[in-house]
Amino acid sequence: MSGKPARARYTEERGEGAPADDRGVARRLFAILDAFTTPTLASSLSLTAIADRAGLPLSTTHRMVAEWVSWGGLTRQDDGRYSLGMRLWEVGVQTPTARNLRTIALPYLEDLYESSREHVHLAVLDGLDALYLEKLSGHHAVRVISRVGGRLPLHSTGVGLVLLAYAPNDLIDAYLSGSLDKYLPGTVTSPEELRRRLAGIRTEGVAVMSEEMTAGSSSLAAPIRDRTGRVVAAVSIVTRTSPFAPHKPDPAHEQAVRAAAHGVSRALGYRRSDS
Amino acid sequence: MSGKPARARYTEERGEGAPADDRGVARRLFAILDAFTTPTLASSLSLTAIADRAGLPLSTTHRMVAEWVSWGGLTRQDDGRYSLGMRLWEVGVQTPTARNLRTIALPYLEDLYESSREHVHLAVLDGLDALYLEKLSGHHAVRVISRVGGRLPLHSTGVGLVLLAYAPNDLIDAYLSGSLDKYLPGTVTSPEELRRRLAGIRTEGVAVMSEEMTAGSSSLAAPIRDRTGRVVAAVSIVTRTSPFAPHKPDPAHEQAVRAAAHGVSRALGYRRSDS
DNA sequence: AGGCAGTTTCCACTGAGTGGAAGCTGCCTC
DNA sequence: GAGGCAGCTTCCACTCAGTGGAAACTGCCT
Repeated sequence: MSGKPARARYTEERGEGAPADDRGVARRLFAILDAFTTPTLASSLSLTAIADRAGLPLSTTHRMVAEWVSWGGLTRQDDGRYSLGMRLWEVGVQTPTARNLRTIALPYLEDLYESSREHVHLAVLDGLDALYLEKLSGHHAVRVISRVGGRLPLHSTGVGLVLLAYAPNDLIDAYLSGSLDKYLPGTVTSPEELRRRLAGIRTEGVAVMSEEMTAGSSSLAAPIRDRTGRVVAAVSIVTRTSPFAPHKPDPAHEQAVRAAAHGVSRALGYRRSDS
Repeated sequence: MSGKPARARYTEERGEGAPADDRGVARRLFAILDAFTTPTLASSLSLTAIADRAGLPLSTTHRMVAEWVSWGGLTRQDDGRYSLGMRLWEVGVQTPTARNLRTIALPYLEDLYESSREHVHLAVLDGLDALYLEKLSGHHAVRVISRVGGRLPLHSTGVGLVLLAYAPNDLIDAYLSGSLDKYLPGTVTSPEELRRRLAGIRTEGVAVMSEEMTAGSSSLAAPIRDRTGRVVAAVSIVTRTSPFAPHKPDPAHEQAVRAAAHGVSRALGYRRSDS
């Protein structure tokens, strides 16, 4: 469904462009897992395909895949192909950031969904991407490319722009100095204009996007803060729009998104200083 | 929050009670992950604690934890302790069974939540436990011990009993011949009575539980079938009850749970043969 | 200033992990 | 139904990656 993962890491500064060392059993085991998510998300792979993607010899792959299977991190399907296993899911969902945020935010996201009947997103900043933690959508919602566990760029999504707006300055600089893809004619890719937008978001407390990532959809996003006041996540709703009548932020929707963001922030222990 | 994970595996029949081999780098890496979920779920652990729980020498643990951290499977917090990392979450949520079922079922679960305002659960059978894939709850719902990614016994939960009712016979036999914990006075632990109950569930198509796992709560559960007609999951709602007036399955609730289960089944491609 | 618990680094030894090659299996083609 | 082929599994001698005891380091509490 989604495109390239834009796996640019902000933290991991590798020395001199070293070619991703595959030494060490651990690295190889991880390379095997990564084979399922990079370059494109694959729900099942044959042994050879895994070896290929991971860049490992077949017999080595065979042995290591067996290790994963015996733990439950991979599962062998009836047709002989492999897929990610339940054990991995089970452990993965215990990750504190995701788990805590989700648990606390979900009731508010549900309220937001009920009142708007539109896609509701919850995302955090990870590296230089927006990482989608949660997504609620009804039966009839617009097709969008976001997906739980997926990544989308910061400059072309509502949640992304909010997260970027409140990110540390060096991250903003790093992001804006990188290449900014233009997905649709409406996508803003000029660093200067983006900086102006970020400033606007900081004063307004909401981001309004229209026709910048997916044709026919717009989004409204707001920041979520924790006890310390730091922005830790963003909520948004994505609505269907006509490409002809741009810029029409429904005030009721905007109110609802703000309310949801405030609700979650309050539940996280944030006490707003203003107002 | 939750108790013992009852990590009884149905599939993995170890030879002669061999004492869980820790040989091999892979096994040790997994043991480190397991340290965070067994024996009790820990959201963060010190290096020594990990070494302890995993039963590994400190220096080995140190080295291996570093590997996890460099991949993103573990994260080092500011206080020096370690917790499960975002990468693990990111990969884990891609697990096909969880991902597909969740994506398809979520809209129906939302409907069910909206119409009932009670806890909504989605669970699958894994090994000899009910594994909770999803849980929706409002701001004011009853406290329950279920948790996304958590496991609960089959004989004392609504979803569990449904999953058991439609499980292969040898699994039913295996489960009923094991030890069945009595959590509350109302918990049914007699194999004969449970078998009668399972038969009832198969004819009725719903399970009704009351005061068998958590005091003050009851549940109503129904089976979800896939294209082939096999029961692959169960939905339930958990409602607050008084311990004094037992057995009062709200017909509206029952109808809603059935409808949700049918909706998901239909979305999975199931075409009911009867009615 | 001394003690202590937890963490990090070091390094010589060695058996666990490696991967090329040979052997299987099941499927498609002529 | 013989032959070929792609993908998977098993084997095994070599060797270097991984090991873990011990020593050094850190910061905290007497």
